[in-house]
Amino acid sequence: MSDNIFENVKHGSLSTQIFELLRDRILNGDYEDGQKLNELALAKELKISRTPIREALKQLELQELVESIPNKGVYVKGFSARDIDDMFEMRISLEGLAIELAIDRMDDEHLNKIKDVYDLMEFYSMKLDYEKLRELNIMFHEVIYEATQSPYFMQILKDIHYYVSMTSRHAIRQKDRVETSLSEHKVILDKIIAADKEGAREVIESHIRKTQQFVRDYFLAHPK
Amino acid sequence: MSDNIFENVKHGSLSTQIFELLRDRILNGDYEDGQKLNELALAKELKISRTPIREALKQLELQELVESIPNKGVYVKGFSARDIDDMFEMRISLEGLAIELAIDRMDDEHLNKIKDVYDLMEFYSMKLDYEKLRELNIMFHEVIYEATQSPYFMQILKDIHYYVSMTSRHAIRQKDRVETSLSEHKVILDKIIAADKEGAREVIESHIRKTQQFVRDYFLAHPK
DNA sequence: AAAGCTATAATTGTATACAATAATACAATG
DNA sequence: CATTGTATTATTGTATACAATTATAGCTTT
Repeated sequence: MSDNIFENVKHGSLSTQIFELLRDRILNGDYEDGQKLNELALAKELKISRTPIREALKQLELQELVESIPNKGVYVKGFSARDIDDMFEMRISLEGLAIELAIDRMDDEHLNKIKDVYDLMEFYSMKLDYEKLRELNIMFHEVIYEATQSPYFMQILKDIHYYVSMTSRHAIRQKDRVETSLSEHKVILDKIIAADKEGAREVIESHIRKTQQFVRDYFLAHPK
Repeated sequence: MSDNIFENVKHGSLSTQIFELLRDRILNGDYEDGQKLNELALAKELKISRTPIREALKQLELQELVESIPNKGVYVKGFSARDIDDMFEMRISLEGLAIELAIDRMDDEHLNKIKDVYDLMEFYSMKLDYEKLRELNIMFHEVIYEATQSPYFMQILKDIHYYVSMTSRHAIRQKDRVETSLSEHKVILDKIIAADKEGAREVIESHIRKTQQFVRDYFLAHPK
């Protein structure tokens, strides 16, 4: 079976791969806040030329992950706990809207996909496989984004969700959160299946708020 | 006086200029939907090399303005009226949140800036200078975005606002809309000055909804 | 004449070379 | 000793060269 749900490995061009690599490094906190990213050093480290590096850096700049000072260089922009909290607020606003649009516009393919993802969530929740669950959580919400069929909406929500997912990954690794999160996704799925827009908005907003609170508590207990 | 409010001409690197040029061309409808953007052709037209072109195209790809097919080329992605309408919905969701954050976090500099912008709006409304008003409208809302002091929030709202502003610019060019728009901005400004968060959210959402309706009507009357 | 193969051209992807700007080190001057 | 100016080096910005992939045209075959 080659169309495994996790098999998302179609590497694009080099610059795209580099973009994703550097993005994940930044979100992971591998670089210091304000650290300069030297093009030649990166090129040598990754054993490629500067061209794809530069293209990737240009993209990171647009995502606000680095700051570029002309003729000087690009510098990584760090995250504050408030930045992450703000992103949760954006998600609450946007996903409530997204799920209503999604219910209006989704087709059977989307519906089957989100059901499959949920089934896997049940499985990996039992196994407490946090990394798989993080990936599945991203997939679950991305199906909703894609069902809106609005390219900008999709892209923006994907980015925001990916950011918060990566930056708060350690906050979520608790058994009881896994269980409540699973049941929350079940409720969301049921509302989608019932095509209950108002209900879906309510439960997805509440779900994100709970996650937000969890992350808040974590950052309060683990100040940097 | 060199710090003119419109004097925003600090051209960045070539690739940044090219990015902005191509973005505006696409938003303006200068290219056909699906048209291929040939790197060499663009380089020759703009009398530069392919390198800055490619860097700009990579950025456009991230903004969903073009689609890149590996080893084949990049193709412009057109807009539908629904896409634009969806962007208005996103603005309504996000700006309501943004203005509340902005009121909490804004300083005197932001406040003075938005007052100055409003004063100019009054002036150019009398003169019915649509292009200046479009620029001032962008500035007015961008002050709010900047006052949130949340980098992602700022960037996302700037992009969305710029998109809708550019793609619906012809829909707004009517004398009575200029007058009502001005008074709506006055109300928003007053709520900001009064630090009335709930009130501000209400009036800014209503303001965007009115603009949205105006654009809807226009696209209904002028189907492509 | 239609379908398929092959050679050629065109285009994208990557690497390197050159140009312009900024950072550094060090000497000269007060 | 501090400061300023200058030469050198390092780094970014842009252009060009080369490699890999895709599109095109013409020929062959049936």
